[in-house]
Amino acid sequence: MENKPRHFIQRIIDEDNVTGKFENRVHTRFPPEPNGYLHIGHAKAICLSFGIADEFGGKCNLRFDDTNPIAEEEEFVQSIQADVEWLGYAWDNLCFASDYFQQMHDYAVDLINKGSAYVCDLTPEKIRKTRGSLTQPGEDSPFRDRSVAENLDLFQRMANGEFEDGSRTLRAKIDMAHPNMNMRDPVIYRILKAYHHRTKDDWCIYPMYDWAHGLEDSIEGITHSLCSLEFEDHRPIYDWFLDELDVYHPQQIEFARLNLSYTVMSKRKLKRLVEDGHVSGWDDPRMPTISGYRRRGYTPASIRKFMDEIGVAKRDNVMEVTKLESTLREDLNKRCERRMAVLNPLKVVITNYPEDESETLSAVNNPENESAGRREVPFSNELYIERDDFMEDPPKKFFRLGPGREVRLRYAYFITCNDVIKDDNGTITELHCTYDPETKGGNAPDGRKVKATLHWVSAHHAVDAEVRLYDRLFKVPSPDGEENFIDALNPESLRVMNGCKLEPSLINAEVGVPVQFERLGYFCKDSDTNEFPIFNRTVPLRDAWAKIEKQNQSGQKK
RNA sequence: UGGGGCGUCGUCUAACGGUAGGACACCGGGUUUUGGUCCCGGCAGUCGGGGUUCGAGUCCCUGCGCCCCAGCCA
Repeated sequence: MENKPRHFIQRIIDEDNVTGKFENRVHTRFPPEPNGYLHIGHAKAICLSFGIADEFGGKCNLRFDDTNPIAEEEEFVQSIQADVEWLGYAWDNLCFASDYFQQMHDYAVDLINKGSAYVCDLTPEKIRKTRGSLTQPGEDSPFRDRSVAENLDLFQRMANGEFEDGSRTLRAKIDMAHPNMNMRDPVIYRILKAYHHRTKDDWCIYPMYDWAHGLEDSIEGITHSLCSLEFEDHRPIYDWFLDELDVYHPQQIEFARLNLSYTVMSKRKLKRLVEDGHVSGWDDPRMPTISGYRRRGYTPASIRKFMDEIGVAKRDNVMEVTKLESTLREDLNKRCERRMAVLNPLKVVITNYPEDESETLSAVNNPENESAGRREVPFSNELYIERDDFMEDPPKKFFRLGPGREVRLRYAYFITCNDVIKDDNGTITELHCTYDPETKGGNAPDGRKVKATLHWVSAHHAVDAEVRLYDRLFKVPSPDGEENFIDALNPESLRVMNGCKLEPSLINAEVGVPVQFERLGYFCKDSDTNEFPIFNRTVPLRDAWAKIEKQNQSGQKK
């Protein structure tokens, strides 16, 4: 077991533990705003902050950064907790920024008393205009030099609800010519006569992120405050407020967020997909949300493994979804029991098997795990096989069933195709085959070999089901780069298969627990129901034949 | 033409002045009662130019490229 190289954040903490910067404490936090569901990008942040705490024997808080009542809802508070727990993490303290509103208000009064904050009567438009530009300094607000007494009075009246939304703000007095735009007298309180999901109507002023976040970290005694790269520009103001107030001062550290190919990750865009009905909801199995992956059949372990393998650094990155899928398959292969299911059935009649008889055959549940045991699968004279497993005029590399060919039915018998039955349109309706009783279980006593093994289901015993096949939600690698990402939606991201035939043991499948349908992929029962059970395809198996077909097709085009 | 960050195989990520390594992807081959898994092999990279050094992805200079910032969002 070679030791994994330590990423830059681990090294910073190692160093802090040498110098005793935080008395060798490690206390992180995951601070989502409850304005949407968590996605796989959040999972990276969760795995990082909770993972660091675990590794260093420290703590990690789950803190709702609920400072903007207009965007936030209780539903999201609930879903976020469920998702963090599902990922396998237990927070040390469950916190809400709104619990600190009074304390933050009192700190703001301190700042005013120090002469470091003022009430500004400028309109939003006027503030924007006087902020300057990237290359031009801003201008001081005409209200910048109000007396402490006047500021105190005005701020109190803001809090009392005496002024209209947007009519005044409390601003930090820093430097309107600062090269960092965030330092040009940032707004720290705005008037919002809005109902808050936790503090109800207690407040009509709400703190801004830059003011609130560092205070939240400070109040909770956070040591290392991990956030994404876009907050790098905010670190000077994070530090400025804490220094100005002379309070406990955590260290903010920024890392590059996760991006995935063929995926959008912004909450705004995910919200749009939900609200405009492009998907069935936040937990649509095609969504990159934690709840979507959960419903799709992803395991928490595979997501955690993925996060562990992709690393933590500061450069912008786009992970290929194939890497996520690869990590998923690795986990599912070891974990999942095997079953047989036919998605696109073609009837096979075994002409030399007694019509009124059946038998059961013993099948292995998981070749990767002997302790998973075996099960019995019924066999009879009428079966279903996958339509794709038969070709009337097979090309060279196709070694499945064809006229006159012999193949193995998994765990059952060798069968040979004698007749192809078609309807008036020329569509194949069924195959007439004979079986070799000597090959029971799948081996020929005479040692003869077959080139293919097919999965199958007994027609008399099959369970009918609906199966939903998912493909990537977007048809281009970088939907974010499109003029309109909606246009990049993959019209074939969902394919519903009806009349699928399952082996009977699948009746007992548990919702959300993935199982391998042999030769097809990993599937799990959905919480949705109609008259038939519904299964989601989590991820297909690697498909060498599909690759050959693709190569043949592109070869023919040349 | 302000400020802050970042440039290593196609994609992620190692190297901490001393043989540029791993994973995914891709391409070959072997095993196989899943065209799965597993095993073996291959392909492929330090943004450019100078400098320091016995030795530079790493240090210095310089150029280039990419990302973020002008919400009373977070």
